[in-house]
Amino acid sequence: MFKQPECDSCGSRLSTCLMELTPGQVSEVAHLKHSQLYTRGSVVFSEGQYPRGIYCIHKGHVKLTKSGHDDREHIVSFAGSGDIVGYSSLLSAEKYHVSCIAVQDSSICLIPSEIFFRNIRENPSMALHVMQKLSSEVRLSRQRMVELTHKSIRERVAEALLIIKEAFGVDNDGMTLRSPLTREEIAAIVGTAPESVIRTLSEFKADNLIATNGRTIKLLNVRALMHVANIHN
Amino acid sequence: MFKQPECDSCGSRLSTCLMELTPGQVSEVAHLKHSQLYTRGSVVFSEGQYPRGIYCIHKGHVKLTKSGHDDREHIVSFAGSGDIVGYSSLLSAEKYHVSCIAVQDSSICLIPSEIFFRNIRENPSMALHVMQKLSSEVRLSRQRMVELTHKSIRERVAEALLIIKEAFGVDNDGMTLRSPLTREEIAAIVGTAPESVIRTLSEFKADNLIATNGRTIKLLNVRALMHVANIHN
DNA sequence: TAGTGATACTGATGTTTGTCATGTTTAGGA
DNA sequence: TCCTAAACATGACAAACATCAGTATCACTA
Repeated sequence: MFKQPECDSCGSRLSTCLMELTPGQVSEVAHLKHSQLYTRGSVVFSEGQYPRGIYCIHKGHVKLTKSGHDDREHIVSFAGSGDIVGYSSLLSAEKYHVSCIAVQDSSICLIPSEIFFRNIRENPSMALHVMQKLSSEVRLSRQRMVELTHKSIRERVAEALLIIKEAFGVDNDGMTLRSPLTREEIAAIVGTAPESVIRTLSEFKADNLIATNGRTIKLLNVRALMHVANIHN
Repeated sequence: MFKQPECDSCGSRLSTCLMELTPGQVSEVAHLKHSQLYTRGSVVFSEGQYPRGIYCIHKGHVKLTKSGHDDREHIVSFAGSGDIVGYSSLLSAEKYHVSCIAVQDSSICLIPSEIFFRNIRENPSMALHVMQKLSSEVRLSRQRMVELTHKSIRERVAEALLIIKEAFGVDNDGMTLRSPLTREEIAAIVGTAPESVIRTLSEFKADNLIATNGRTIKLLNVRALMHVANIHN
């Protein structure tokens, strides 16, 4: 049987806006939340549904996808332990404009709308925290928007690898991506056809930037990849 | 001499989060705000600067632009009377990630950070209003992100015309765009080269979707343009 | 109002990338 | 463990688009 995560001792909670809650508010959330296990591929919520709360990811990873006019999906972003998803649509009382799908087996808690709204109304620190998260969401999606429109496939594939590294992390060797993503999903990040991704990965392999073993990708030279991706920090 | 707009009788204020302010808070804003006239092309704030407040557009229109890695600019969105710009970077205490440039002669008021933060902290309704604005910003930019990556130039140019109509409105004939935008600026919306925009506009002309007269564009068949743009509401 | 620099427009051409076709490998369930 | 469907991989081709070059027209300012 699946054991519900405990909110008061939950490390994931502490990196979200829920860190601002008072102990009393935490135990209230703990009682009203609803936890569930999602296997890879299962849908947490989908585009067009009305929100019923916010989803706090306790363990695992999800992708947020949006379907283009042809029915190709585009991956808008990833979220993992310590992230909250689904709050922006809830706040503006609209249908979800993205779908949320587990890419790994994940344990995720649903916190009902009412308590979320009560908390942001009663707790200005939490409200501010939410605004900051939303702001960085805006910044990120605009950033991404410009990159997707102005960069070549090669640049974007390199960038996608770095995004995957950021989102999923690497094995102990510091190189092998801990990512369950298929080439098709990578294509959905990049906004292109799977064939183009594969072709580009082959180029990267030839240039010794990466090594692959089936679905697994190892980043051999992150610095060079950043250069290819035209990222300069 | 330029006359400062009065906040208490300002219609533009009433369509922003500042509508939630109490009369006392309004007069405080009125005293501390700083109004200024910007001519077409002048910079309200630019990418990389640190925010000093929020900008409430009293009259006129601005574009929010972001420079790609090559120094081509991309227009992220427009704002006009009754819009507030620059709050997302202020909230997350980061440098501006976009530039704001007047596309028409505009009168814009700067409301200092301190009073903005005080108001969202003391006024939960205003805080909620801000969150909702941010949420729809997120939705819009993700929408745009997917459209820009998956649609053809033709579709995107058609869509750009509809965006321009939405942002700037039309003359009394209901067709002629009230837009000062150059072909290059339209290209910066679409994310392409000016030549491609011009070519596409010529096609639209041939198809009797639009008529042009110099820089001026008249939308002859909005419904058909929506169809070309692959928009279905 | 005339002049000039910016903007609009068209054509030719090469590159990038999407698409289709086909074979190979992999992963996960019976 | 085997089997099969899915995922990976590569080649060939066509279409979309960027870029360069050159001309015409516009709009702003002196």
